[in-house]
Amino acid sequence: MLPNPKQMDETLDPRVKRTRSLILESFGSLLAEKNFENISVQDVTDKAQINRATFYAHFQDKYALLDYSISKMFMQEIEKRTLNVCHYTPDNLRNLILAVCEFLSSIHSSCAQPHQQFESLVETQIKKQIFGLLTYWLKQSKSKNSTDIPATVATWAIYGLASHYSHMKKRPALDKFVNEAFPLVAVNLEQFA
Amino acid sequence: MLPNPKQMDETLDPRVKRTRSLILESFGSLLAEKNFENISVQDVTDKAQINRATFYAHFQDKYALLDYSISKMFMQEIEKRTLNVCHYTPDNLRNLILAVCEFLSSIHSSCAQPHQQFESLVETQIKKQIFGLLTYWLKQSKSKNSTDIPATVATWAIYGLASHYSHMKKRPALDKFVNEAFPLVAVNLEQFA
DNA sequence: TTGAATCTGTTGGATAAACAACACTGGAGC
DNA sequence: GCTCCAGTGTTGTTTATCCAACAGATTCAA
Repeated sequence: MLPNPKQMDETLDPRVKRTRSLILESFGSLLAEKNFENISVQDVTDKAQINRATFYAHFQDKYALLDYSISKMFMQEIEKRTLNVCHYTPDNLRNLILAVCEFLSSIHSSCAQPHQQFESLVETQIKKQIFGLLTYWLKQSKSKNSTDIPATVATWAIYGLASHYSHMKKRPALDKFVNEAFPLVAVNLEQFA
Repeated sequence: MLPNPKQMDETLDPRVKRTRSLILESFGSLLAEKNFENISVQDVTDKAQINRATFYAHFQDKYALLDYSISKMFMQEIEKRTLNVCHYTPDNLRNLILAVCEFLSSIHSSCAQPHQQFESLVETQIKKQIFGLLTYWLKQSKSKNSTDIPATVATWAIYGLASHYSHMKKRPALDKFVNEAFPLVAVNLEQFA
């Protein structure tokens, strides 16, 4: 199983689910309006119509909220493609690269002028997720080799590709882009899978 | 001031507002699917994602919910036309008749095969609202006459017209319909206003 | 008739959220 | 320097919601 932010949804008190989703919705719509740096905890709780103290019962601060929000959205993207319940195959890797590219692109289109701090926080979270996923894939192979090195290399490569893609002024067709990039990443993983 | 269901929105605990609106939303969308009689309290709380016991902290049973829901929707319709902060004029009366016609029509279009019990509960609630409104209007005139009789006559007439209109197979233009009906109602009220 | 199933309305105790307060920080303007 | 202001993060208490359990009602089928 992949690491899951906080807890399984199933066992959670309905009040907790409700509060968290109110916070996430509010945060998401604020990100569409303003810079992350210009969003205060007050803004979030006002729009979510919850008490400010309640926010702090769930998140340490707005940075923790960003981490959680990014992780959760990304994980949903991964789960939608069932990449969280599989192992390494070239096709799955290809889909993972596609997913990261699309995810970063969608962030850039739905967030107001992403600033540097914001981007770096996103990067940290997403790379953590990718690394976890790749490690999970590689651990399923028979080989006893350490998975850290290849997973690290691939993680950085994938994120770099997606970041590059999402920042291009004139983006080429995603399929074409991934077709070109894919073999370079695959070659690093195949011997371990 | 008109009678207000339960309480002013302003002073209410945010949790109460949230719970009530979850219940109302859930109920509304269930009414679009099924008969009122086939909707259980469980259905409502399941869809609203609240605990069943919480429902009973707000409403005595599903009939109370229907009453509240109908009253609230109707009052919003009235407030939108600012008919709750005015007095008797021919124009206001005309708008009231229009409002009731539209309200009943919209109920019939957004609810699955309204059954007899449902209709009679709606009728009771709406008439109560109309009567309260007309009484409020008439009370503002100088005349010391009792307002009960004219308000009752007009209430039943207005509801009857709207019910008739909303059940017609081929509805005429609402304006035309109201133009014809309006003088008959007005004549009963004008001497008291 | 019996029993299984489903819904009702209610209860007591556990827990999350609301609220009002507090001390603290970091500007902005004077 | 100073004050004012807006935001932060925390606390103790109150209140709303959750939850599991209960007895009773109704329906349906064996």
